[in-house]
Amino acid sequence: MTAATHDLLNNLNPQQLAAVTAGTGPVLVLAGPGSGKTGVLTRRVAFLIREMGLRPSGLVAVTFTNKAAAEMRHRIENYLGERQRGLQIGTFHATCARILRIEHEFTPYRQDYVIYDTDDQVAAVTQALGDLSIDTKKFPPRRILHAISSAKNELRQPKDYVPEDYFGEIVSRVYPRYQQILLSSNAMDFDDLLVQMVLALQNSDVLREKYQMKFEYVLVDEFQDTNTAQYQLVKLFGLPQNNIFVVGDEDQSIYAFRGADYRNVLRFRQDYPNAQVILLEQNYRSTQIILDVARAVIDKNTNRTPKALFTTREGGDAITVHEAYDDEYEARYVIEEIETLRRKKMTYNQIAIMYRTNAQSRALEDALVRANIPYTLVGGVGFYKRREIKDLLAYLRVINNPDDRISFDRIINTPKRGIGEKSLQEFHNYAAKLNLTMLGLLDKLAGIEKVALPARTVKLFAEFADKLRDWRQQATTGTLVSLFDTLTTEIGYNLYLLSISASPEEMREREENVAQLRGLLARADDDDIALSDFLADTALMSDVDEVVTDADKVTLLTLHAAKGLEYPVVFITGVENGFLPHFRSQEELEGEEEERRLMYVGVTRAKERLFLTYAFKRTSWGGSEIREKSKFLYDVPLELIADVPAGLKHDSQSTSYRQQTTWDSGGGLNRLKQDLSRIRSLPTTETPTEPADKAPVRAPNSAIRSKILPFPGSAKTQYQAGQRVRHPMFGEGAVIHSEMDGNDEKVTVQFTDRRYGQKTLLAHLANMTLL
DNA sequence: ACGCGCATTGTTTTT
DNA sequence: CAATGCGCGT
Repeated sequence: MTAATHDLLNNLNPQQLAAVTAGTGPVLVLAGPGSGKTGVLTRRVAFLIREMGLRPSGLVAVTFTNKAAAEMRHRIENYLGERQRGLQIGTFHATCARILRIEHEFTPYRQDYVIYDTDDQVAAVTQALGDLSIDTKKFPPRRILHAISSAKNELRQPKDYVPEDYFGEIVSRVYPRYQQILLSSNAMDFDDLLVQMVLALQNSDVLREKYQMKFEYVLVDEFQDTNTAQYQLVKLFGLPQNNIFVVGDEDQSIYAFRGADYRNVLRFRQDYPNAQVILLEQNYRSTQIILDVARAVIDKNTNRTPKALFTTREGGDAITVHEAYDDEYEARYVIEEIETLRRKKMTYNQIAIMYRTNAQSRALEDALVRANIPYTLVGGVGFYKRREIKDLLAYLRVINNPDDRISFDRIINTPKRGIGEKSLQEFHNYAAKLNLTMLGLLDKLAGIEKVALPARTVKLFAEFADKLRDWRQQATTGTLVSLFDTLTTEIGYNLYLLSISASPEEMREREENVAQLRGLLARADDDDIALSDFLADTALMSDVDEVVTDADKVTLLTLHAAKGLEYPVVFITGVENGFLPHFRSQEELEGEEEERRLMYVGVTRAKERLFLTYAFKRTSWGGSEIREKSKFLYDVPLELIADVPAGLKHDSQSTSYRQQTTWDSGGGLNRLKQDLSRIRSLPTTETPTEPADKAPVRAPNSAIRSKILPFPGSAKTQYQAGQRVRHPMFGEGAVIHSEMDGNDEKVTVQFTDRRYGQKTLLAHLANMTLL
C-alpha cells in the first residue's frame, strides 16, 4: 500500500470528517454500531500527530481491551510509520499499571507490586473473613468482594464506606482488613489500579501537573462503559485544557455489573457544556434488515437518546429465527446452516456463534467437533485460569515479590512438602508477632529458639527458604526461561502434575500448557521484559485479546466478548427468557434494559446474515428444563423474519408471553421427524441419535428431576393482576401480571415511581406487601 | 498431614 | 453436572 491510500481524510462522511479534524476542547462522538468509530479514533490520533504536530507521547488513548488497543496501534502505524513511537495506547488498567509502576512513590506500594486477579481477591477476602471470624457460609466471599469492588469503582475508601444494611456492616468490617492484606502483600487488585491512580493524582500537585502537562490530549473509546473512577481519571488527565475526545454509544453499554454507567455520557455533556457533540449515524456494516431488527430490540429502552441509524445497504436477507427441540438440536441446526453457507463459498472465519453464558458453548463445541468444523473459542476457562499455570505463576510472583501472601500460601505446599495448614498458620502468626515479613521470617526461622513448630517443620521451611533465595538470585542474573527451568526441575513439577492428572490426556494437556507458558517467558526474554512487567502483562491479559481472525475457523464467543467485532454471519443461540434476558438481571435495577443492549450488540455484529435460535427444552444440571423463547423476540417485526416459527406467530397476536411451541402437540413429533431426517443427511462422522431416545412428548416421570417446570401460568399464584403492592426499594405499584416459573412466582409490576417503571420480580425475593 | 469419598451447592457478563 | 467443602480414617 502506498502512503496515498492512507490519506487521513479520504472517504470520510461529513460527520466523521468533523470528528477527525475537530479543534481543541472537549468532543463527544456518539457513534452507532458500524459507524466507523475505530477508524475515526485512529485517524484522529494520526491527524493530531501528523497534521497538528503533536508529540506522540503527548497524548493518551484508552480502550477497553488489549485487543482494541493493539488494533488501534496497528492502524495508526499505517498512517504514521515510525512516527508513532512513544504513543500511549492501552486499556485503562494497563495504562494505570504502567504509570503506577513508574510513580510508585506516590502510592503506598512498592515498584514491584503485583496485580491480583479475581481468584486471588477471593482468597484475600476469605483470609480477611477468617481473621475477623466471620462465617463464609453466611457471607460468601464473592458477594463481599462484589460490594468492595463496587465501592472502589465509586472511589469510596474503606473509611468512607457507609453501610446501608446488615450485609453492609459486614462489608464495612471486611473492606479495611482486605485492603490491609493487599497492601502488606504489596498487591493491587484490578480496581486499585484505577483508584490508586486517581488518589495519587488528587493527592500530589507535582504528579498531577506532570501528567496534565504530558498528556495534552486524552482520547477514550467505549466511553459508555466507564465507571466513576475511570471518569474521574479522564477528567484529571484532561485538565486544564480539557482536550478530551470521547467516543461512545449508550446503547452498547453492557458492563454495569462492574460499575460502568452509560450516564457518564450525559454527565460529560453537563461537565463540559461547551463540548462539541458529533453524531455518527451512518452504518457501514449491516444490511437495513439487520439494523431494523436491532432497532426494534433497542427501541423499548427508556433512557436513551434516539438515534437515526441508517445504512446504504438497503434490503438484505431476512433474518432467520429457529426453534430447536433442545440444545443438542440447536447445535446441529447451527452446523447444518454453516455447512449450507460453506457450500455458498462462505468461509468459516466469516461466521460467529454467540451466546449469553460461557457454559452454553459446550453443546456447540461438541457438535462442531463431531462435524469436523474448526473453531476457536474465545474466553471460557482461559489459559491463565488453569491450575498448572496459576501454580507456576504464583512461584514467579513470590520470587518477584516475596510479600505476596496469597501466592505464597498457594505454593508453600504445592507440590506437597509436608507443610500443612496448621504449620502455615503458625508461621504467619510468628511473622505478625515478630513484625517480620514472610521473607524475613523464612531467613530467621531456623535461628529462633522458642518456636511452637516441630523441628522437622522448621527444617522444611528452611529448605524452602534456601531454594527461594537461590531462585531470587537467579531472577536477577539469568533469563526468565532458565529460571523457569530451574524452578520446575527443583520442585519436581512434572511429577506433581502426573499425580494430579486423572488421565494421560489430561497430563498431556497440562504439559502443553506448561510448555506454552515457557514459550511466553522465552518471548519475554527476547523482548527484554523484566519479571515484574511480565507478571503485570499476564495479569491484565484477557481472553478476548487472543481472538485470531486469519485462521479459517468459526468463532465461538459470548455476547460481551463480541463487542467491537463484526462478522458476515452471526448466530445468536439460546435466545430464551432466562438467558436473554438473563434471570439474574431481574434483580438488578434496569437489568432488563442492559440485557436488551446486549442483544442489540449481538445483532449489530452481523453484516449480512443473522440467525436467532432458541430451544424448547435444555439440559442443565443433569435434568432437563422446559424453556420459553425470549420476550425480546416478540419485538422483532414478523416481516423481517424469513421463516417465522409457528409459536412466535401465534404469540405475537396475544399480549401475554404464554409458552407456545410446536413441541407440545402432535405437530411437534412431525417436526422432530423432519428435523431428524434433515440432520441424518448431514455429513457427520457419528451416527445420529435414535429418535426413540429423543421422544419429545413425554410425561414428566421420576427420572426427570423436580427441576422440570410447569407451564407458566398453569399454577396458582400469590399475586393477581390489578392488585396494589409495596416494594421496599421501588415503592408502590400495580401488579400487571403474575405467573409461576417453576417454584418461583414471577410478578410484573408497574411502579408509580417513573424511575423504576415496569419490573418483573421474583415474589419470594422481592419481599413485597399487598396493599 | 494427607487423601479419599460423600454431600452439598451454586448457576452471568470481565479488566 | 461440575466444583468445592467437609469429615473421617490412615
